[in-house]
Amino acid sequence: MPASRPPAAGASSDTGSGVPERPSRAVPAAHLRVQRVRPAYRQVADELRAQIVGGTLAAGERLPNEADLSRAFGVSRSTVREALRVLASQHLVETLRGVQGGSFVASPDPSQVVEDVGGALGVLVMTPQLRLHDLLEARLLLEPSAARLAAQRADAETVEAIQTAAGGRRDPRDPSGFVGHLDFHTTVLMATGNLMITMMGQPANDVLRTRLRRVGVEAEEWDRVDEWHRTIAGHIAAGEAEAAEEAMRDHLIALRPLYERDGLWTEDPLGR
Amino acid sequence: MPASRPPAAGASSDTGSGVPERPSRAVPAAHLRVQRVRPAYRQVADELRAQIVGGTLAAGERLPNEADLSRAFGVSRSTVREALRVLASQHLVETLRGVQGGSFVASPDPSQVVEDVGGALGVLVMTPQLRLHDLLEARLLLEPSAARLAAQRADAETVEAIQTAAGGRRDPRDPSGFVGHLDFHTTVLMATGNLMITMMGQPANDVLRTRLRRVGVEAEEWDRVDEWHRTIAGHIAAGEAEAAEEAMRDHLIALRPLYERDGLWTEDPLGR
DNA sequence: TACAATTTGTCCGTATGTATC
DNA sequence: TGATACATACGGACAAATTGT
Repeated sequence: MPASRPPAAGASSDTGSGVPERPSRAVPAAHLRVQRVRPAYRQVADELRAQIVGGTLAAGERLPNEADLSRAFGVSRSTVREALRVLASQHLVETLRGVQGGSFVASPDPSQVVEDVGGALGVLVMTPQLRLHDLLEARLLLEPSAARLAAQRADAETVEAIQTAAGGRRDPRDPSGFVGHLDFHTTVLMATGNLMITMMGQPANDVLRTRLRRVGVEAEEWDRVDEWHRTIAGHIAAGEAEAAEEAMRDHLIALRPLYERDGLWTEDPLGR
Repeated sequence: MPASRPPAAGASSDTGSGVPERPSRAVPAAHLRVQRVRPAYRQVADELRAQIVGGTLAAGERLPNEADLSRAFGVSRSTVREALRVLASQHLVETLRGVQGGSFVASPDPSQVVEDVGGALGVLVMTPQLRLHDLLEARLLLEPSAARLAAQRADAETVEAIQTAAGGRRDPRDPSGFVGHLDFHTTVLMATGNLMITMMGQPANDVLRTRLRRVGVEAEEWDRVDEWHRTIAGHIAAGEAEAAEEAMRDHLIALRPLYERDGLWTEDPLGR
């Protein structure tokens, strides 16, 4: 909280995080520099965030309006607004206009987490830090196990959803064919009944999906993919856990050449 | 024109505490309502984001200053600032003050992703949507495989890091003992050499770590934990992939009762 | 050590848009 | 059809932070 504004208090120290040697080079090194003081909008945002995650402000609860907040924190309304923008983009609050509007503590939404992670991955995967190969390998770790769990747990309704996602063969020129294809993997993830597994596996799928769009896939290849999907769905429906796991693993391995065309990866995948 | 700042509207009684707590006027379905128009700051943010992820603006590049941006977009500077706050909280830009300051396209940082996901999970895990059990089960899917990969790939340096993380027995009353304990799992994840796997596994570990702090663990129990860690580390060092995987799985299963004390979970875990 | 330059940070006052009643 | 209560947006002014001279 910016208890007193005017005294600059230039000796804010803090730092603390080590940074042993100071190069004293004149080169600013752009993004390596650190902010020495925390702007008021960040302090306000942090304070509000603490109240939200700490439970002082319950989900769905309405925050005071911006004018009241600005008085309560002793900052201007513009500053409060910038803080609210920070929290809103982290999906901690939602703000609506009009009477009865205002800022509300948002109920946490897993799909937004997935979306955010997917966006972040999309940026990361364009850097050498995260290789496409890493995404595929991670998928190879997660999804066969997910298929196993799905086979063990899926109820009738879920099984039907899986078979629908696997069976509906569509025209490959129809964009919905794409969506339908990867929806199968999503459906399997969800069939585990474990939200955490879904959230871990979905972002990689999303990134790969947008990737596949740029590759160009023949109708005949889609047929083979769909065949795999039907096989896996059959095992899940029959409750054959071990077979479902194996089929999913084989499927993902067989799928590799499709992504390899992307050219953006050279690494040798795991030889399991 | 006040040459000096007037004392912040002293007329408000409203002591901070953040929550004047409106009488909660039967707000209908709060977060179900939709925003019909997209505010200008969101449009500006979206436009800038598209340029960043689309590569028009390269990482490390400096954006025009706020005044120029406001002219370019035909909006006020306050609006530009709110847009920048959105992007900054998504770690797409960084803003620094002073001459040579400005807003820069941030280089994507995996640890930020992990941090964000961990934060989101922390909120989710307090709701019935995400059960603690789900986190543990997801870990059970990922980490044994990670141990296998680590055993297959870890070089001498990595092996040493793992053994350090496993070996250093510390006083349980020392907070660093906690950190050191879960750092072992982190180290194993990183030893896969697969950033995606690390990013998937780490957030759950972070959440569980903060969880464990509230449980209270006896020294004797820590001893057993460390014993497991040393066993796993030994297998990884010896390149015994299968054994490492099995040991990690057994370890995680054995660890379950520790978390069960938290009381916050009743679900029956998978019986694999 | 002091000062200038540049850029973000913060403020205020006012006007407009939007949804509800 | 208003009246109301919010968020949204603007413009201009000044403060503060950082770097260079």
